[in-house]
Amino acid sequence: MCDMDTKNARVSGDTPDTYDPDAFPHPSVTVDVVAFTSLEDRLCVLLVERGIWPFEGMWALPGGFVRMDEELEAAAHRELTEETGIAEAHYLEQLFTFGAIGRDPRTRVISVAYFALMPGPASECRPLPGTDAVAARWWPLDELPPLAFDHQEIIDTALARLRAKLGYTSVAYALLPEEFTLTELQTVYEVILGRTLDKRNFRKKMLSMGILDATPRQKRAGAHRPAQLYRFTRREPVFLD
Amino acid sequence: MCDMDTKNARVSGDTPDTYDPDAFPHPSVTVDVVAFTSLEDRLCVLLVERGIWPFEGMWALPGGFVRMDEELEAAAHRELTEETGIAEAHYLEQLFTFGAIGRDPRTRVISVAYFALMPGPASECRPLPGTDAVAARWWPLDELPPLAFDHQEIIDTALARLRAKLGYTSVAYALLPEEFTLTELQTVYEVILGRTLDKRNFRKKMLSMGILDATPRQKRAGAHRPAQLYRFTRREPVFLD
DNA sequence: GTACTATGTGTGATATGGACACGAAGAACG
DNA sequence: CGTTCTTCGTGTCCATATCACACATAGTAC
Repeated sequence: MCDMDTKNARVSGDTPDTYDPDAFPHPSVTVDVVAFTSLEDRLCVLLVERGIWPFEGMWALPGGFVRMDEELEAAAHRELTEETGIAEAHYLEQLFTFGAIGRDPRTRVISVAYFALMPGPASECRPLPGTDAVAARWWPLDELPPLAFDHQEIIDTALARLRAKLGYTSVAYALLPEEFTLTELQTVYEVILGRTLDKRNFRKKMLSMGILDATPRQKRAGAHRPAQLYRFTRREPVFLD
Repeated sequence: MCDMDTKNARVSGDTPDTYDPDAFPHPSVTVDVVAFTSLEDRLCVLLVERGIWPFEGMWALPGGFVRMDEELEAAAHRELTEETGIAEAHYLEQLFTFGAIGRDPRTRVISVAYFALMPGPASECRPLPGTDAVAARWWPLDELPPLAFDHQEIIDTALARLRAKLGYTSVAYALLPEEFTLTELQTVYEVILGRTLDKRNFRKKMLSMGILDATPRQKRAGAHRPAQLYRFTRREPVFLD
């Protein structure tokens, strides 16, 4: 069976015989968004400071209620925009659903977590505090403040997923501006994986995958030898190999 | 912020200023379970036949309401047992959350899908119809009936995940009895991947991973040359490489 | 023109993955 | 007891991918 009971409840115990969405208590559904970007060669997460109970004064992921008439992904986009003023998430993917019983002190809340990626310099730390968020900013991943709810666990899960996807997809495009140098691309990989990579091997591998196009121009200034600019052939995730 | 609004709703529009879980309509939350097993060298899914509207008479995944005081995973286990009489899911993992607006004709339903694995011969097709399911049985994956709701999509997603995980984890243990031959193990892989594998390469690779232990005994009867029995060193998923 | 710094390039050693064929062990049968 | 049948169990070679590793080049700054 599925989804909901109607005439005959087969879910034992506390469910009714007739379907009536308000006849018994429901868990509530929210979305939370883990937005990553790379700023100054550090992987950063977007957090908002809570202005209200519970966890008032603590930092948390942007997120909130899913409306009755709204797709999950649309809710994630909306909360991101409303709470942080950030419009363009270049990549958004469902991460995991967190529903542990005690995770919210108010009531049973089941949260569908998403993770988002955006280009570093482009999506500068320019948060617009929302109605119940007193602040919003990007935090380097290695110096996060204590977080509300189970949001540290959600971020850990998101980071693991990002690291994994970096290996078998081209999601890195979403963390870079349209044109970039191979060194910049490599830095994104190093920042996310947390280790250095060999330049020659990295370039060889990237170029052999055939997902990058060289642009005619060269890199602007730099005070040193100019670098070739590249762009991703497709600005959407591609599975590699 | 996160999860729910309290004093000051920052979710615009249709949400209230004060937190009251029943003051406005909620999406409902269910779990659906995609249970796989291997029967007679075919990959099978456990389905139940619906006895009630909507989709009366159609087959669907086992599933139902998440209770207020119940963990998501517990709900998945419970629905599986209640609707199909199957007690032992050797492996259960969250798959994805399906929440498209029109997926359930009754109301907005957000379903957290799980996928489960169990050993073939052990978990024989022995369903116990539940209260609103008129039947339950294992269906070979390549001859599924038309399915209720978006359950075909859920099964497709589950199959993709299973195929992927077979490649980088040891989940196959959950589809086999405690002791098995390498040929049986290979057959599980072939059935799931939908293609044949080379015997020598398969054995070489499996044995080199160090996750299998040979048992002292040999295979029972068989009317041919007896095969060595193996067991997984750990009956839990292990990441390979 | 000299110093500085980031760019850009190739080879060899090693590990991995895939193709491929045949002798051995036991049961069934005459 | 020997012949037949069927499944078990094994090793080599080749192609490809991975990793470690060093130096000349093109600009800017002074």
